[in-house]
Amino acid sequence: MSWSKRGGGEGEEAGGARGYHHGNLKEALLRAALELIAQKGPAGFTFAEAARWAGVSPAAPYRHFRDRDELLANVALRGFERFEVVLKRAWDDGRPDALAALDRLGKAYLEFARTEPAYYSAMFEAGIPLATSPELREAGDHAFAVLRGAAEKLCAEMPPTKRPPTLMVALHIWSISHGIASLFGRGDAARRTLPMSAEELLEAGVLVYLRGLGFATATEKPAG
Amino acid sequence: MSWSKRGGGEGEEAGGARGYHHGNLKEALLRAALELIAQKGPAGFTFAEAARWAGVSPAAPYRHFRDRDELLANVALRGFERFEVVLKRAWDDGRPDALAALDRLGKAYLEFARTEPAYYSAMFEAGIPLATSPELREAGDHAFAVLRGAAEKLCAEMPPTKRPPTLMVALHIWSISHGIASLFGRGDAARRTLPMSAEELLEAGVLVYLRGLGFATATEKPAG
DNA sequence: TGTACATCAGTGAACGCGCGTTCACTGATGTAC
DNA sequence: TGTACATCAGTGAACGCGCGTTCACTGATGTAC
Repeated sequence: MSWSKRGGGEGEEAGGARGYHHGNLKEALLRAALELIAQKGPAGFTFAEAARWAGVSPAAPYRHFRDRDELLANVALRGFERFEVVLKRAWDDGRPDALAALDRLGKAYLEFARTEPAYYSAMFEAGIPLATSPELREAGDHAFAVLRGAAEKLCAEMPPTKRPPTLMVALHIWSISHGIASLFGRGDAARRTLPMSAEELLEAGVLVYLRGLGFATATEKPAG
Repeated sequence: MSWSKRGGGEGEEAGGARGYHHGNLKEALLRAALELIAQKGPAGFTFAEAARWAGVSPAAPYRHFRDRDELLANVALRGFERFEVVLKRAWDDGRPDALAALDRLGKAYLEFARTEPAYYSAMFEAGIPLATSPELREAGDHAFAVLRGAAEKLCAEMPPTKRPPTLMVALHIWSISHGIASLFGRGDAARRTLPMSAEELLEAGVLVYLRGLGFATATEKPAG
């Protein structure tokens, strides 16, 4: 109907500038991969099917990715970037106070794992070595840096004499968040059930941990 | 050379009684699967290759497993059983005291994840729903029961008025152990590096956590 | 003790399928003059 | 403004491959009599 093929829109909500023939195939492939991973896990996703999903011949993806692994690594990379944004927004530089912000941070962590299981498994479970590319490692480091910043602010509020190592605190918080997310907080069938929400479990765990550090938390509030 | 094919031994260290033609093919397939998962992850393991690895025609496995998933679920099942044994042995009913035993328990957890990455990923990362079979769920529950027993003993040693919910404590310990194991404690290339050992990180985290619960731990000892 | 039969673990050939990958190509876009 | 050319994203046909699965079969083991 339209005279020009460049007539924008046409049902496709492109994530940026339109390209040549297809119009941003790279973007479309990344989204296809994400969709397929979400449906069948990182294992059940093939280069060919991503191409089909993007409405393109099976040879086309080779213009953009060397192979399946490179595509997967790109998904993970993008996942880390989004993860960082989400965590940063939740942490919000520790406003209004470190404790409240940390609570939001934990909730954001779990929410990301739940609402973006495809990203999450590409990032942490697909077995992609961080050493795959410098960008990937950097993106992972940047996401972790948010947790590290939070740990820093928490530690700074403690009396200097009993200040624990920042890095260790960050690693502990990361570990328990990741543990809860991957055991109980996923969207798929492999999720284990829980007598409470993953959020409550994480919040309680972090509060106990902080008290153990000597961090002056408010008096214990009843669960719920 | 040997007259009888039943002449035992012959290089194969069978895990039990010899069978008919092959001699315990089911066992051999499970071991083949384990080996293949260890080499290439749960994704890169095929029914056909397991058969080849066991030195048997590609149709033979169907006598023992309905399909690939059933074999994988059996690997996970066996993994949980071994995990339970390992954890139980480490916990040793909390001897000589709960704290020392808990420390051993954590180390055993990490050691299992590191030395048996194939089992560990079949159990936790292969996406096998626990609902796959009642046996699988039961085996998983039994392994968790060891952690739960440990939490119980810890809680019992605390003054009744400030005794935390046992289940919650067990879940926290499980979560941080699993988080550390899957982020830093695996044998494969996806492992993230750490400025300390995974064992030290876990031990420190659990100590802080217990102190936060009000558990009377010894005075803080310097790291290392 | 021996014979006939039942059982069933494993064979091997065969099949359709989808994947990864290659290749010469086409045709739309961008650019030099 | 227009023409000729370079670029390169995507085509579509083709390939070899290994997988999952089936099938009628074989042959060793176990058992009834």
